[in-house]
Amino acid sequence: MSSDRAPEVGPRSERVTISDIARRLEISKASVSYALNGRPGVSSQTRRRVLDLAEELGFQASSAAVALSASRSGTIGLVIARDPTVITAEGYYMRTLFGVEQYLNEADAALLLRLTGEGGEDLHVYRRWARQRRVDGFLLYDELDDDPRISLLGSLGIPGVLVTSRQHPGERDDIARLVTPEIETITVLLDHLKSLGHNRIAHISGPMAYIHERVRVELLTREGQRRDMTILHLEGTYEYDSGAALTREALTGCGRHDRPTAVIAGNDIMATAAQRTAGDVGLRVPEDVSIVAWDDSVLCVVARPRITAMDHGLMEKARLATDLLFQVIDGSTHLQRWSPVGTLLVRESTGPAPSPAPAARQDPA
Amino acid sequence: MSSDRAPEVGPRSERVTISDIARRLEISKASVSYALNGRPGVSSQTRRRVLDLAEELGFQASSAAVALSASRSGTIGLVIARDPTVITAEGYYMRTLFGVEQYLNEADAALLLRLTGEGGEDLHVYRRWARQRRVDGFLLYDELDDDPRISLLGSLGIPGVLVTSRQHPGERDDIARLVTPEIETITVLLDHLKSLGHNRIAHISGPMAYIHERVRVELLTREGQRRDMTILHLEGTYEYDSGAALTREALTGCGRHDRPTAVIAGNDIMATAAQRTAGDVGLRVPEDVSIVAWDDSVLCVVARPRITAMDHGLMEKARLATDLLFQVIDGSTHLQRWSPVGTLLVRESTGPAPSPAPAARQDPA
DNA sequence: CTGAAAGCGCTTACAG
DNA sequence: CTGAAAGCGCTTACAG
Repeated sequence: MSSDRAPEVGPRSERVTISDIARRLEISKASVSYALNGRPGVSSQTRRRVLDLAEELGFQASSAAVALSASRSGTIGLVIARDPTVITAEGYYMRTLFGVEQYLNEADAALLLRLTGEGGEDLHVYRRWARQRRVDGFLLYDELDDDPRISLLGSLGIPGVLVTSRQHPGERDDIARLVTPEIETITVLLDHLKSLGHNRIAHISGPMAYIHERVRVELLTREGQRRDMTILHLEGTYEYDSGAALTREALTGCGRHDRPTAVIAGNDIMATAAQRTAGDVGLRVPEDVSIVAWDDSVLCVVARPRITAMDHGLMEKARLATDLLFQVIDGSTHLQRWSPVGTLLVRESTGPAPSPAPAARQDPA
Repeated sequence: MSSDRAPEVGPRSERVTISDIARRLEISKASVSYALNGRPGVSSQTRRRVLDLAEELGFQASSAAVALSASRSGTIGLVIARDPTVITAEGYYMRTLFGVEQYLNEADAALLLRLTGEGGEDLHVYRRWARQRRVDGFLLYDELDDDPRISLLGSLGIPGVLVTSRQHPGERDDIARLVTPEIETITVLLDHLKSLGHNRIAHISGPMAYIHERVRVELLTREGQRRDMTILHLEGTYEYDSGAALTREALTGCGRHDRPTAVIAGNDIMATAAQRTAGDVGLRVPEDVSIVAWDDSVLCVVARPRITAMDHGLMEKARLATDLLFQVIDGSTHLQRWSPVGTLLVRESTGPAPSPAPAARQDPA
């Protein structure tokens, strides 16, 4: 696959069309089209000659002509409506982009990307691109509570895949879904902390406008109770300052014996903030308080101590979402798949819970 | 600009074309086209009626039809050929993407993005997209030594803008250029370090395959000499481990009095590695050694001490590059612009150089 | 298996 | 100022 092997054409090569190929081979444009697209209707000999000449001339079909006549653009859309400062820091989306791209690289399809603010401008982009037929479908990340995009895509008549944490579709939802198994993550997290003796956990999350945060809070509450753990939830913004403020509140707001012994942070940035803040209020990590990040990133790796975090296989997840979208574009309906289960990367920021009041029982050594 | 203001159409709206508008207004398609595109050839009355009806129907021209007949796609291409692990960690490209997008949002244009590996697969993408007429032009980042993309775009006959650190175009280069004023950065960096008394500097860079790294080494050498500073250059890969290894080499490889008193790191990740490694070899930052990062990012902000870094205005730079590209697409030729000058964000990782050997002269206090 | 023809939805000279 | 017509480069029934 060395690039040198690709046939070079002379300087300022003129555009090659199927008419050129048809003319040189003295066959019809239709035959060329059939041959090129692997359709029946041409002898294998003709097909061979067409393909060879196309290769030789470096022919590539005009994407506009294909899009216009076949009404498919070979392009999918991704609109990210998030604050630049968070998005550029997180690395979450960059890994998602790589996953999408891995798939597209193979399919000779392309990604139309738009980064917008959080004020709802994104809806205009969905509308415009759909009406312009610029994309064949959309990937929908960051589902919101009562997300307007789902019905919008429906009314625009364009396919989509919703990456969601809701296990069950809404009543009127008519969209393919890739479901994140949050319960698996929560099970792993809580079991890990429980096994270390933690029973009071602070959960500093992102905005509850996001469905995934709601699901997490709900499941953490339920699973915490089941394990006799108390979960203190504090809502934040994914930003460093927010993580710092909430951590301070969690670690200093209660009496000493009520203090959480572990903090689960909604993303890598808040986890970093939590760890720093713990130090700032005079607590050692992990001796006095353990820290876990919901999403792994380089931030967790360069921190000292390194921060225990979940690896959610974001690239694989994005590949799956893209694959699903192309299936929907090709006519499949009512698809629902599960994202891969994440892996907990245990690092130094989590350790045994500090000994409680003197009277507490302890396992031997 | 609330999204609610946008005209809603019924469920499963059918596609609206200029033929529909022409029919309902009992005029020709040509008139509709002229009116829509702000071209002369229609009375202002007719124009008004067309625009109103288009608005009412939520008309958006088919991008494929426009692309096919006007031979412009309204899309620009960006192909990033970098290792995923570096790219997802850096945040450099995410900010660049935001800058590009800010411009595109206004121009109703779009970005076709492709992330590929570093093995030269990217050249196939340029070729394919150009021949498919999928994009109107390319943004070329990360110029390589003897970069094959420049002549490739030339032979494909498609516009491009080269974001480069070379002040002067190559002899045969025929491409618009956005030039990064590396000399300004180097002046600011060296002046800052010199004023703190640093005279021996280690420069741990990214791969010399990149033009910008070559230019930096060259200018650092020249400007260092001019200031009586010794610059020790070590070539790395932008990765954490590389930064750590080089820093160790720089700080422990020489005798104690020859040791560099400051490290300039080629990116935020290597800077973080440098800071950690300094600690690992028993040196304090900034008391024993100062650290500077070539690119700012959240990593520099969350580090302790916070890392002094350059803010290069990446978003503004990307906006400029995109603007330039559209000028070239519109016919301008031989354009060359300068990127904005960066700002040094002085934080805690840089401080006065440690006192040299006892006999050394010192300024009073 | 192969070809002639219509059509996708626009833009753009070219006549009136 | 306005309309009829050709053309962009494909795909896709529809006849042979």
